Amino acid sequence: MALDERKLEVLRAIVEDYVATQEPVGSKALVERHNLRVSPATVRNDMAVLEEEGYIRQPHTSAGRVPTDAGYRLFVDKLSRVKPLSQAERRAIERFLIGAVDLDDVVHRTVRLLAQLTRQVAVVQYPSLSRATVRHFELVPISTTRIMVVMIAETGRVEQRLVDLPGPILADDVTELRRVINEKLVGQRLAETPPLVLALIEEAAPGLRPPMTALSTVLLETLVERTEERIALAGTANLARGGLLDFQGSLRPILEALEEEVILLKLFGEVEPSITRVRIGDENEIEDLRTASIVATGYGPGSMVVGGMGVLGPTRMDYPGNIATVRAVARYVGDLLAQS
Amino acid sequence: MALDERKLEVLRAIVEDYVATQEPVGSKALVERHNLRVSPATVRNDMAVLEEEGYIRQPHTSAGRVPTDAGYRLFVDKLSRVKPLSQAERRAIERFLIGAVDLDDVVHRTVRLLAQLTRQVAVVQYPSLSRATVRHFELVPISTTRIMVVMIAETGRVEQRLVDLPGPILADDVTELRRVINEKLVGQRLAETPPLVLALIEEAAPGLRPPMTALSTVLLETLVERTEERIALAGTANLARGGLLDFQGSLRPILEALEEEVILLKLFGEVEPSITRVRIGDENEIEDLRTASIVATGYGPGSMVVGGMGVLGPTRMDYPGNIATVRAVARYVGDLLAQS
DNA sequence: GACTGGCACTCACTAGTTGGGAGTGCCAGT
DNA sequence: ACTGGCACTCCCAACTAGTGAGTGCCAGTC
Repeated sequence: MALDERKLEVLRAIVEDYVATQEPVGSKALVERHNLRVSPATVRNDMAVLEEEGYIRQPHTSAGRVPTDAGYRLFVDKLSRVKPLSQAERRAIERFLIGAVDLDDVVHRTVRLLAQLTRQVAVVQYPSLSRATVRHFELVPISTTRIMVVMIAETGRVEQRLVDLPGPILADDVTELRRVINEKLVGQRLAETPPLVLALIEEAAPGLRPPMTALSTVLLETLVERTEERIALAGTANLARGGLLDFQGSLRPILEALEEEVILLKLFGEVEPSITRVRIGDENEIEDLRTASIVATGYGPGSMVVGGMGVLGPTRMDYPGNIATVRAVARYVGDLLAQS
Repeated sequence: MALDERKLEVLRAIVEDYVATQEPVGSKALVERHNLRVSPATVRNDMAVLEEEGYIRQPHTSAGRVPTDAGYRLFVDKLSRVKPLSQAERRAIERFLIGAVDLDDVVHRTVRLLAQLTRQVAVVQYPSLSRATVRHFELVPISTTRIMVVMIAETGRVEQRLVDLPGPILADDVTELRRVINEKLVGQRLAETPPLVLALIEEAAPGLRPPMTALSTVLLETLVERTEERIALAGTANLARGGLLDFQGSLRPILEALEEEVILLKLFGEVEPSITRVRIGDENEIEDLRTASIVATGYGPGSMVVGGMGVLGPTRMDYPGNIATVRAVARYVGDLLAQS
């Protein structure tokens, strides 16, 4: 059955009121607060239909209605317009991010900013290495048989690793190794380097094969294969706001899921830039997050995606507001990365 | 009034039972579970005294007794012996830490390990820069007017920063700057470097003064003055275990405090190695943590302290066990740092 | 046919009541 | 100094209305 204009309007009103008050909303209150030009009885008929279609439900026989996950979904897809941010909010974002001194600081500030603006739990993925390109490799001799390898990514991220060499090495040879490595790898996307790294061994002068082998082994292990990606989290205290009504009473599973970085990374597995993905309640693949909703998007310089960010909260959340905020923050951070 | 042997024994029994059951403990149950060789009536008399002295209290008139913060304090100081860890636990610690690839990984693993072993919230401070000594500085030319400064600390921690130079610079000059900086700063504790960094400018050849000035400004700002220190956190889900009885019902303030890194850093402000500090409930200076207890200690290679670690949980926690675990983990991590 | 007013009905929530029981404090006795 | 006994306190769980918000349905109106 197609839902006519007014029924949709009723659904929107229910979602908005329920999000605001956290209480089941009844027909009378609805008519009063939104100026629907019909009587409560009419609204009740509409509600009956909406319930039949699975968009709302009654917690118990004589209570008001509450949106279902499907109801929120319809609301997000069809009934809500993204709220443009206020001037004040835009300025707050700029001011908050402007002072960042390095990449870690950007991420750190971003996640706190998101948590503060949305009053939800915020999650930001550190710019991922595998999607980044290499700006420079530096080899720093620590002793005659030890070198520290430092990789600087285009995003500003720095990774370093100690390498034990099979035998002592001369300063000039280190210079040569540095030259070869940089020549072959700079400008490449990290995800595409493994064959190049292997080729490095062939590339090296015969006398340099042993140290180069040690080096490339470490490079492969730690810089390429290691998909380890970090996550920053903030605003977990916001979970405890909704008086335990949200998340059906127990924060435990949510907090547990948030500590599993693997789970969080999975959420960002398929993020795309300028597309904001919303996962509502049951739509989440992760069991423990079935009582929560997630608004996530990708970010990065220009149209590139180097990571994801988003917020997590009760299904009863301000979707239009949160979507707008996440989107805006992601764009600002993207611009920031593009500059550096 | 001095408390005789048996009264102390009663207090210990109350603490142990309450920690185990989370329920007020009565005289009868006490006599049954611990083989005190007296009648419940006698125990009641002892309890009355303990209550008068402020070590235990009654939630309401006809309920059992619960330890007060002072009671826990006495228990920790006088009545409990640190439980030695089991072989299995020791092995678990070793196995868990052995695979760490770098400093970040060590901290990360440590905090998860602590959370898992104690089933509390674990907090680990990243080895602090200001107490660390400098191993090496590396200057990496990014363009003719930009240099990346990389500092490697003795603990393995790496910090990097981009520096914009007032004008273009030659490769040889970079080499010279690198030489001077390393000559003056390597081996110094970071906290003691500010005067040395300033002296660097005098030290440089006249032609190199401008770039050296830019460099030393950045060095001062970011590596020395910046006391920013990072914190790793794990096991927040454990807060939600005690069925909301702990923390008088609201996790909110605790979660908020845990997100304030400043607060956590303060906890570690005065840590000492091989001294395990226990803060019980009201003893905490931070308002929001008055319903929690903290077991913390310093760690570092040998007798040096480079950071703190500890666990936080309800005042009703297993002090002997947690103290033992924190201590053991701190020692293992210290040894690990000493090796590298 | 769409909407409305009216009405009986449902059922969570609150407040008040009650009985049971765990635990205490006190006292007299050993 | 310790114990058994006993009266007392008071939380808690179970039960009982009473209340009211909200519903579903129906007959009537435009």
